[in-house]
Amino acid sequence: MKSVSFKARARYPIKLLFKYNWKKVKNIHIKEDAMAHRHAIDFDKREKKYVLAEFPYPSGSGLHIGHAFTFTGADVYARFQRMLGKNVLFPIGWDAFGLPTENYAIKTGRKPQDVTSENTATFQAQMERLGLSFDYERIVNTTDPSYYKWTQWIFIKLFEKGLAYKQEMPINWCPSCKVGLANEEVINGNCERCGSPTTRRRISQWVVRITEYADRLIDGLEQTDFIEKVKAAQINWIGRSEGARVKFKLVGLDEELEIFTTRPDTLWGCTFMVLAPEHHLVQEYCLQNPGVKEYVETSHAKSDMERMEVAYEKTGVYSGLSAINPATGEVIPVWISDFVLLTYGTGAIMSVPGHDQRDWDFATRFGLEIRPIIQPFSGWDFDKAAYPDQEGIMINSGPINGMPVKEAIPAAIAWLREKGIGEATVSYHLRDWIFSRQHYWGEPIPMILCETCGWQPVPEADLPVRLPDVEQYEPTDTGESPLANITEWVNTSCPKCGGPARRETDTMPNWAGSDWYFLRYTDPFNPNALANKEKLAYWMPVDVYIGGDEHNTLHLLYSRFIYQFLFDLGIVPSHIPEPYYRRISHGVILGPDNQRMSKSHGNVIVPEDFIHEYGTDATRCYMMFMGAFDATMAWNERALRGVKRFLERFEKLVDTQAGTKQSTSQPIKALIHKAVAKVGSDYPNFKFNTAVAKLMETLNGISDQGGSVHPVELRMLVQAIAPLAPFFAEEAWQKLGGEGSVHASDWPEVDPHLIKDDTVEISIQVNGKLRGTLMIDRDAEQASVEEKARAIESVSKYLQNGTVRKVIYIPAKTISFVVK
RNA sequence: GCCGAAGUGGCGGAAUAGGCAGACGCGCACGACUCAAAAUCGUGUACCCUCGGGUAUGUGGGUUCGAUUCCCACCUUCGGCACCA
Repeated sequence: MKSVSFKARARYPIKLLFKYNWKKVKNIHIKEDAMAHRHAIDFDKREKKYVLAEFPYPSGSGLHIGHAFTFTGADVYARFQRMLGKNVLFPIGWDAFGLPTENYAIKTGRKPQDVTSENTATFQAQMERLGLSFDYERIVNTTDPSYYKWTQWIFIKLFEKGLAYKQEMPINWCPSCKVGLANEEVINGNCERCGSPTTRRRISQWVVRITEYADRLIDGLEQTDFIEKVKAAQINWIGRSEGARVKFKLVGLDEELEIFTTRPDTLWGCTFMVLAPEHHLVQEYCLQNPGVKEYVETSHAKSDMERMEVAYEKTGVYSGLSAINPATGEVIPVWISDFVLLTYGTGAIMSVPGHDQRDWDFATRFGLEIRPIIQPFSGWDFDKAAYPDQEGIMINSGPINGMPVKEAIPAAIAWLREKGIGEATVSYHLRDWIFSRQHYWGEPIPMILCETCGWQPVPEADLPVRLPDVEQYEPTDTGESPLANITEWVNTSCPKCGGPARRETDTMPNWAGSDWYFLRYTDPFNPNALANKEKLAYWMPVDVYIGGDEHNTLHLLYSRFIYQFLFDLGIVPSHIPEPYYRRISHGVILGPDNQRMSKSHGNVIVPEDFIHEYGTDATRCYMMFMGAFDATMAWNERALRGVKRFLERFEKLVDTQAGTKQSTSQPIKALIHKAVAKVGSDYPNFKFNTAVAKLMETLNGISDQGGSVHPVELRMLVQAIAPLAPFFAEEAWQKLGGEGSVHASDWPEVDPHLIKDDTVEISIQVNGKLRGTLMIDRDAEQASVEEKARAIESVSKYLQNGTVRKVIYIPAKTISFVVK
């Protein structure tokens, strides 16, 4: 029987029967898909592949389009890896502690636990409708006591190793959320959560000594395959800078003032010093001066935002103290200004206004001496600005006079060490990590304060310290967590002496639960350890970690730190120094108006709506087709319809060809093999948009070639699209007589002869301009190609304009004539 | 200011070990089917033009037979950091 092309058949009314019915597809095949090869198997002999997407915060509004996009990309990757025969761990869980749920509980009087379980159920149902092939049997939930037991356990280990300490320190305070914030949770002086301006407040806080690991966190990046911008962001955030500490004697006091500088070479140009208002010397010696007292009080009341607003308008006051410049022996004044930060270096600086713009601004404002000690190679007007560059020759600088700056820096350090007044040191922008939150909906910090024994960790046998039920979820005005009001929970006995003691009532920050969740996935129900070490050795490291750029500094740094800490404890395998091998950034989907989606813009796209209208497969394929996986893209429903049309044409082809006995023609075979090859190299590189395009192109090509394909070849194309369109592919696979589930099938093998064309079209250039094309044998010799090219009229007429000086032949690509 | 990424048709975007720019999709135009419309299918679609060509990948230079791709300078946009001594 003669095969009729589906292109021709499409003209008949019967086409309506082929209309792609995703609901039918879903109902029939969602179960098969769910069963197919999904579960990760511990210690399986196949090669393991750990594919991780950042777990979501299960909000009340359900899965948003960003989730759908990111998880779909991860899912395509994971499904493809399974078809390659890998043992894939593709887990999901819930990062469920956090303020939105607590705020909702406050507003509605409902228990956060109940709200969370409703939200996670919604999330999971939506994920299944999106065809996401997570291993739902390994779900972890940070609010589950059997999970946060280990979050607390990690904290106790930090305490035992001296990496967690309690300290009263000025912190960023959000008056609206009534919560202390880490530096990284303050965005341009505003609270990251609610956007209101923050102020500063002194509260006794648990602090984790992440700075101890600063160098490890930089060096460890070498063992990873993170994209460059992620590495750069982390290194930038840690902000390592090498310099020196120098001690200055204070006139008339038995005290020394220590400063940090990256430019010890400029010591001879230091004409004054500046202390942070919170510096201890200010507290001890300067407050009796009313002007100083007033300045310190006003700057202390300033929020970070206010301090930044006056960035170029420096303020300050003379402290009344004088110091001796150890290099020149001169007496120099000590000032106080809030442009000097207590939390960086030593909270005090030596000012070299000739060579530091901030010092220059300050000196100019208050009439202090500006003394150049570097001669720039070209002229410089020190009345206009400081000269901060490290190019020039030292002048007026005693022993290092005449040296180029680059040599003067180490020479100055050597001089300081010799004199016993300073030494080389390193400083970091990274601060220790404030770990206390005055909230209910977080992990209780498992510590007990005994009047006689001090802070004691809760014994491991008593973990987890469960969150008790409370009536009121509001934080207190004193800044304490609502837990402080539950006396029967707070009052306890000391684990060491048995005497009366009180529990810590603060809870942990959001990051605590997400620091180690990827370890728990390897062994989610282990009651005896955070995870079995052999299982960790089998599954770790995470091969690909897919997440948002907003987590490149904080989450990624915190979780790498915790992992390195666990590494030092021997909890994780000794041959795996870093938790994540590869880090991939996912893109952002903008609204149809090209603006960021937000309720106020009224441009929010809800994935469920599109799944209902166009189906899971079309929605998935469209999201992957929109653009590069890490790009910023605008939603366009019309384009989604175009993708749906493609799936409908694909189904039409499957239906017309399902019973075909006629073998596939060579050209169509070649098209299909080329498609499989292209798609198979795009998937592992997260180039899903070109994979979809190739599949579309292939379908168009088959149509142009008459549209007759034997199921053997058509099944290959169905396999190629299976990771993108799982439900559609499953049904098509059944129709075409495929065995089992398409998702459990092996990725099709490509015939290398079919993807390599024997004849190729090459371009002919004359003096760099395109003058024609030519079909040649792939392996043709230059001489024959040249001869054929010269015979073409549109080429030869340009060759006659002069003599051919040179002929360049790039095999199978181009032949280029140079005529003069 | 510093770090990072990116500038290509009306639109989303392809193509970089240098080799026919604009794959694929949207939109648009025309055609087929229809009483008509929708849907579907087909054809065309960077710009200019004297129909022989000419000009085009943010701008200006450079290297090369040949540059979206490499080098230099600059402009713009987006993301991150920012009084860090």
